[in-house]
Amino acid sequence: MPRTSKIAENPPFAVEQALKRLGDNIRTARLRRKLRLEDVAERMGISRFTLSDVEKGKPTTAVAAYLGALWALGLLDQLEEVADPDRDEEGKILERSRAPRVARTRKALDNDF
Amino acid sequence: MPRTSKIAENPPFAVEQALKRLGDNIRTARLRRKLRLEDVAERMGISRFTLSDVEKGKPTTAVAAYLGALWALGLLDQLEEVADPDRDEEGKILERSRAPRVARTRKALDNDF
DNA sequence: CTTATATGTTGCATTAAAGAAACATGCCAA
DNA sequence: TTGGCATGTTTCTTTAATGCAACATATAAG
Repeated sequence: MPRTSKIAENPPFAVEQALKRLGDNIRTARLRRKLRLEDVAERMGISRFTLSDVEKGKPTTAVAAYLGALWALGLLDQLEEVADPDRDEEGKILERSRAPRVARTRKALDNDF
Repeated sequence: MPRTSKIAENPPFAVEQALKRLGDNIRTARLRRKLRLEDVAERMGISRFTLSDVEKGKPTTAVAAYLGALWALGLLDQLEEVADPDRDEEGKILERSRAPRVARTRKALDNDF
């Protein structure tokens, strides 16, 4: 992503760590399955170089490459709970403490399909 | 990411859905906290436009923008378990079923620091 | 040792991601 | 209705992410 954003160029430690762990986990999962970079990359429709970037936790790589790797390894469902509103206790409390409504409500909160 | 990869241009259904849900969850968390796009974007060091892309689940946006949004909202720790090798039952089984080692083992599996 | 294979590295061309400014739209409240 | 504010949209410029080829390195096996 040209005009590299600050967060991608120099991410907070926590983000950098999370990315490295995620990439390393993806690598571990791939090796356990005895797959080459090229095997997984081909399934995803990307090059082995970009998949290697994913496994290194490169911050500027497209999010679809990361999720695609999880998908190709059968690990995508583990992402379902991340930022799940039902588990966002702090958010729920904040929402209740304010009176009725919050900010812009959007048409129907985009429940696509 | 120019030379747009297939997975970012036309992601598998599951990936597209996961991205939309993740973006929507981030949006919900932000609204619950009564924060504007600009507020969160400023904390992250990106523009409100890119954060808006995140909330839309844009596949080509840098992964750091997504994780940064989770970080800025205090939701990053929920990512720890994703692709955690300890929870990768299929991978563990595969690893045990093959005899000793798998593919290239890397110097020390990159346990940096 | 040698060979085979997987991955890392370098350099280049392509092209779209990110930022910004200006304007449009939509929502809420008084 | 009106005004104010958050967000969406358009257009443009900048510049780095992606893919690829060629070569280097590392690991495992014979």
